[in-house]
Amino acid sequence: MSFERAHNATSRADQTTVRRANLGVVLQHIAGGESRSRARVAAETGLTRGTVSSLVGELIELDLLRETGEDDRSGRVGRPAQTLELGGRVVAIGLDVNVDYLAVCVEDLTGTVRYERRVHTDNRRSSPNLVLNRLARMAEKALDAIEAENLVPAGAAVALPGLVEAQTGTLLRAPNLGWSEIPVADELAARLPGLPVRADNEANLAALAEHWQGAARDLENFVSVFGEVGVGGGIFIDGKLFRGAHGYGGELGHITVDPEGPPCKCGSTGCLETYVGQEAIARRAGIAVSAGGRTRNVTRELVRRAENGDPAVLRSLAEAGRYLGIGLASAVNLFDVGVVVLGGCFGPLAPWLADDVSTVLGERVLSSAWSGCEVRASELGEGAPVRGAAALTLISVLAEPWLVAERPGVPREAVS
Amino acid sequence: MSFERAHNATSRADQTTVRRANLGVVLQHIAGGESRSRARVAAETGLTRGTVSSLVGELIELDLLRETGEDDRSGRVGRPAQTLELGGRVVAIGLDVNVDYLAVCVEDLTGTVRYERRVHTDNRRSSPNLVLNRLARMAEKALDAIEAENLVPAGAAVALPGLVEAQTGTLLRAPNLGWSEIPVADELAARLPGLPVRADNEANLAALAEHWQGAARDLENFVSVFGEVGVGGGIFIDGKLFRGAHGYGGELGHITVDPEGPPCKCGSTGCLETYVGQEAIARRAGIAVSAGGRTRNVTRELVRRAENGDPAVLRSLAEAGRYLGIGLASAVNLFDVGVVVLGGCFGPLAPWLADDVSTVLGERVLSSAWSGCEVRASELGEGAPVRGAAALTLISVLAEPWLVAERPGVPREAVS
DNA sequence: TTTAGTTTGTACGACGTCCATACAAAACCC
DNA sequence: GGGTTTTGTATGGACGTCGTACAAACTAAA
Repeated sequence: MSFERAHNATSRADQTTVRRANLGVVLQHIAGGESRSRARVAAETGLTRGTVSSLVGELIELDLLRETGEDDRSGRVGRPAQTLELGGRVVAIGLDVNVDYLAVCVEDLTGTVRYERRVHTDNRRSSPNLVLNRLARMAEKALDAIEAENLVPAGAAVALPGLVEAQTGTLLRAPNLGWSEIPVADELAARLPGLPVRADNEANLAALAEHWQGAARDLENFVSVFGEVGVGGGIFIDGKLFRGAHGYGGELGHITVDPEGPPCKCGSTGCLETYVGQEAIARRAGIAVSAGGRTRNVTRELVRRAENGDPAVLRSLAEAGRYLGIGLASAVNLFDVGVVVLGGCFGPLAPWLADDVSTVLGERVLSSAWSGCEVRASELGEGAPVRGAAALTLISVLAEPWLVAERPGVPREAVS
Repeated sequence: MSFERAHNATSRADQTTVRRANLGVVLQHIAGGESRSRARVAAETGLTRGTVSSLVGELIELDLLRETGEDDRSGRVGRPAQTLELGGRVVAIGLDVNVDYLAVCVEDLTGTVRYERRVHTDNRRSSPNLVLNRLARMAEKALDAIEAENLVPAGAAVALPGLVEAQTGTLLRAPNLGWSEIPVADELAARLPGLPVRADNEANLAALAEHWQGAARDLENFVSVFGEVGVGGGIFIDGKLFRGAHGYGGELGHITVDPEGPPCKCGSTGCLETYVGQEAIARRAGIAVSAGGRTRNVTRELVRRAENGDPAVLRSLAEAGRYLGIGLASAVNLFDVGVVVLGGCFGPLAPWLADDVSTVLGERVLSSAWSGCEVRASELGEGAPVRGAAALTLISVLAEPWLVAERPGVPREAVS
């Protein structure tokens, strides 16, 4: 007998493996709870107080933790603890290329936004090269701000509206942008020397953001649907983003909801996107989606009319809700999650969508008899992708703290 | 700021963690390739020859490896290697409860079947208790055979045609069997003292079997669809079975392929199962699905008529192929895999399904432009679930070899 | 004020595991 | 038979955690 491959290729372990794992465990325990002491961390992780001391010492040297000294105890007996908090110096840069804007933000380990800019431009009209130049200049300004505040950038990530091969950071295809086969991560890395740059799908990063600081903070498992011009999906399983085999999984927008339906840009027919995309909702409601050749962001208009009870808009939203429910039901059945988060333009529209979505899910989700399926509105809305892009780096710092040590803090000037 | 939960709860590492990980690495390296020597394993894993020697020694003591002494080298210079092979004594028991039969098999670490029985019974007519009693008796006979050959049972697993909560081994709902809320794993464990018993969905285990010894041996990522009375799905990502949040994910049978379609037993409408289930195909072809109140297994009949060119059957199969393609396309997009395996009754019917499935996938899969999407027929067919049930235990032994040490070899008589 | 009790953080030796090195064993080649 | 090559084992060192002991800092009670 012989197999072509090992069934579960794990790689060899070492004492350093142990150290690294435990650095992550300690850091995440402090990130996950309120500010804690070495002794509490030891008690909860099962490590010895001595070991935790040693690990915390290393994390403090890496600027990932700090000792505040403050002690907010009230009448507890015993020696007071040295309160530990996440270090505020290590930050990450989030970038976002959307159809009609560019965005950048800087966030620290605690999830606090330290810098934020958004520029409206029609990126369909510019070449990828020009757009990436502009985005790189925005990132450089963010880096200047970081430097001025004496912060340390751990990395950057960029959210893209299309299929992204996560391993290489290559944008394979972005129909709404008209781009294809652009190695965005590499291109940006070349423009931002010394800074590791990753790229991922905007819907994936939006889901990450909702888990990190948004509506899904308390969830280890959920599906998030992100509506803009297109419809994307982000899937969280066991506290991790599910990316599929090559890194472009979770494409909710192209689930078939009706095989006889209208053609979709992707080449197929009856895709979810053709029923519940921003433009589809607007068109059904009789709202023009473009003015003077430029596409408008119609969400605000839809919300306004829905609030005023415009019957055409309400009908269109109800229909969108039902189709969303049909598409999401398939995803919920396949991924076996209990919560759906409505993000992007579906966030503000959630008051008119959630009930219909919920009803359809109740009918079509297999496990709904046991657990039901909750529908939530996004908390971060349009801003989710940039925030998620920053979070991508921050989360990997929390999980693999030693990486910040291996990347020696290269001063930007020394490189460029 | 504060999070409700850690973002990635990993647990503390230890020297024993290292040892355990490396035991697994060495064992899987030997399982994954042709028979190897300590030196080769060392060179490939990066461990030292000394360390590998120590690990191999421990694995030999656990009966997981053995030194054959035979040396099939041909004219290579240097001291000949001591050839290592997987130990043949450790075996696992696979069980299968289907609608119309019970099955048991015994398999060793090399994937060789050492014992196999199948009994045809209509399990819809018996109470769960009776069926489990019968199955337990079959398992006991298998254990007798194991004992007679001086083998060591590492555990058992049972394949079930319904929603199974994998963690607890509880069958939540099996519409085609008429069972619900049966703690099958616990029930069987009570009847088979001293033997750890797990339970899982038959389609999941079929996928596992195809990866372990079947059509997907060379794949780390694929979707497998398993057709019987119902239609189930098994999803493999990164060399592991994907079970979803609670353990009952991957339910391909209840993807919506047409929201206006016929009602399904699950309470929804237009589910894939209602179009491509064995009975649906037969009914469309004008073949009676039940005779004298008993359901027939109509696959053989379908194959026979298809081979003879029966136009009604061919039409029905073509339609099934198209619907299968529609449902699978959604799964392939969501999970981002490149291969689909047709299992269960779809295996023998594959010659008349594969082309249609393939065509529809080409139209509807987003990434098909880059990578295409391959369609394969199952190699194990109906026998896949039992084989997968055995493989479930065997694979966990390969991944976590130390577990066999912690379960002291309790002689069955001493317990019962 | 003193004393006991409690909790925190550090120090030190023991243990387990891997690595580097050296060495013996068993083949081939000349 | 001697040199070369490869395999497997033995030994000391490095690293990281654990267990224990101990000092520090605080509360509670005498």
